[in-house]
Amino acid sequence: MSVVALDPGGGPIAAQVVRALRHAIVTMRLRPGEMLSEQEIAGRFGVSRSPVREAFIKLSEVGLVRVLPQRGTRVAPISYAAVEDARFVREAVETAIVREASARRAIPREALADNLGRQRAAARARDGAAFFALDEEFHRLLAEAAGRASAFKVIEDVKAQMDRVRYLAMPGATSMGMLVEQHGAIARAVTALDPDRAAAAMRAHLSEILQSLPALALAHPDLFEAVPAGLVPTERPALEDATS
Amino acid sequence: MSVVALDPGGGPIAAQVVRALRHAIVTMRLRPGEMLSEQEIAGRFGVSRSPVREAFIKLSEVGLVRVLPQRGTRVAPISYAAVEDARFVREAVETAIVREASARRAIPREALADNLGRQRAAARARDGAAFFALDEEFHRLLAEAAGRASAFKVIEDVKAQMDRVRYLAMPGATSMGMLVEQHGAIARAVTALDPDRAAAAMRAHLSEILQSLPALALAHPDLFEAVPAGLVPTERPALEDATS
DNA sequence: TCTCCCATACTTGCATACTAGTCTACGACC
DNA sequence: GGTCGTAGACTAGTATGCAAGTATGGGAGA
Repeated sequence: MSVVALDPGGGPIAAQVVRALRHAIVTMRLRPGEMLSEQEIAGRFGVSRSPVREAFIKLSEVGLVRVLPQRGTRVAPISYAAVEDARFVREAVETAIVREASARRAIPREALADNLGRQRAAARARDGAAFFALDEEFHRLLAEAAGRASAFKVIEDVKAQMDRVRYLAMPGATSMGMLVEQHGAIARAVTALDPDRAAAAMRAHLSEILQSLPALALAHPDLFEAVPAGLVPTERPALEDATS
Repeated sequence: MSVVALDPGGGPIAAQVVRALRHAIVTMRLRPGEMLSEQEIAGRFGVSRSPVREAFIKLSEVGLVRVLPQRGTRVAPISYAAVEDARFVREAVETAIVREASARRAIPREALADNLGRQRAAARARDGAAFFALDEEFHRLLAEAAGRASAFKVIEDVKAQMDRVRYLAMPGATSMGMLVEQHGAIARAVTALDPDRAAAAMRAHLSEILQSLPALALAHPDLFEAVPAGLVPTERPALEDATS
C-alpha cells in the first residue's frame, strides 16, 4: 500500500489528513512513541508536505503528537495527567451544558431517544466504531440543546486525549453497556429538566474514565508516559460542587 | 514602514506572527472586516507566506479571523454570540479552577498579593496594556494554584473573543478599578479556602463583560457582527448553579 | 577492543513556485 | 446607454526547493 485512500468527509486535504491521522492515532494503529515524518506521511497519502505539516500542527495542539524541531514528530504517549486534565475541562463545561439544556426546556427528546436506541444496538453488536461515533453525537446533541454548539468545539479538541483511553478500555469490563446506561441517565435527567441530577449524572459519566485508567496504564505501560513517582498519581477526587 | 519589526518573545516565526497579529487585532489596530492577505502580511513582516499562513490558521481557530478560500482572509467582526459563548466556557472552567484551588490549600498568596498590587498601580496609572497583562497573569496564577495549568490553555484560546471587548470597554465606566476589586474578591475567597464564595466571585467577575457589551455594540456598530433580530440578543442570565 | 570524530542521511522551518478559483473592471455588443 | 462576456489581477491551497540542525554509523586512531 503505497498510497492510502483519503477522503473521509472531503474538503481541504489538510483537514482530511487531520481526520485520518487522528483516527489512526486514537485507534492505536499509530502507536505512542512512533516516529512520523512529514515526508513519509505525505508519500503515504499521495499529497505534498504542506497539508501534512498543517495537520501535524493541529494534532500537536490537541496533544496527539509532539513536534520536535529538526528531529522529527512522534505520536505522543498517553499521559495520565493530560487525560485527567481533559476530564477536568470536560466535566466543567459539560456539566454546565446539561444544566443550561435543562433550564432551556427545549430538549430534542426524539433525537436523544433515537441516538440512545442506536447506541444500544451498537453495544449489542459490539460495534465499537459505531458506538464511538454515537457517543460523540450524543454529547454534541446536548451541547446543541443548550445552544452551546460552539462550546462543543472546545470539548472536541480536549476529547482527543480521552478517546485513546476509551478505545483501550472498550473490550474491558467498563464497556459499552455501562456507558449506554450512563448516557441514558443523563438523558432522563435532562428530559426531566432537572439540572442538578443532569450535572451529577454527567459528572459520574465523565469520571468513569478514571476507573479504568490505572489498570490500563499497568496493562499497557509501553503506551503511557512514564509516571515518575507512584503508579497511581496523586489521588484527586472528582470535584464535587455543592449541588451533588 | 515596509518591514515591521517582529520579535515579541522570539521563537518560531509563525508564533511571532500569531502574537503580533493577535495583539493588533485585539487592540483594533486591525479592525473587524479588514481584509488581510497572506502575501501582504508576509511582505509587511519581511517573511514568507508559510508562517503567515500558519498564523492565519491558528487565528481562525480562535475566531479572530475568517479564512475565505480563494477570496481572502478578513478580521472577524466581534460577535455577540461568540463573546457570550467564550464567557460561558470561561465561567464553567474557571469556577471549577477556583473551587479546586480552594480545596487544594496550596495558595500562592504572595504571588497573588504581588500581582494585585501591580494591578492597582497599573489602574492608577491608567496603563491599560500593563493591566491587560496582569489580568492574564492573575487568572493563570489561579489555574496553576489548582494544578490545572493545561486547562488554562483552553482559556487562553477562548479569551481572545473577550479581549477585544475588554479593550473597547477599558476607558469606560466599568474600568480597571472595578476589575481590580473583583480580582481582589476572588483572591480573598480563594485565600480563605472558601470554594463557594470563590466560584461566585469568579462568576460575577466574568459576567461583568455582559454589562458593557450592549452599550459597546451600540456605540461601535461597525465593529460588531450584524445582530439579526433585537439589538440585545436573547437575554440569558448567568448560569447559576445551586452554590450561589 | 574501545573511543572519538566526522560524513551522511535524515528531520522540520521557511521560502518559493505552481494551480485553481473568485472578483472586478473594461470592452464589445445589443 | 445598458448589459453581458471575458481578460486580468487578485486570493488561498498545494507542491516543491532550500537551509539549518540533529542523530547515527562507520572508520580511524589509541
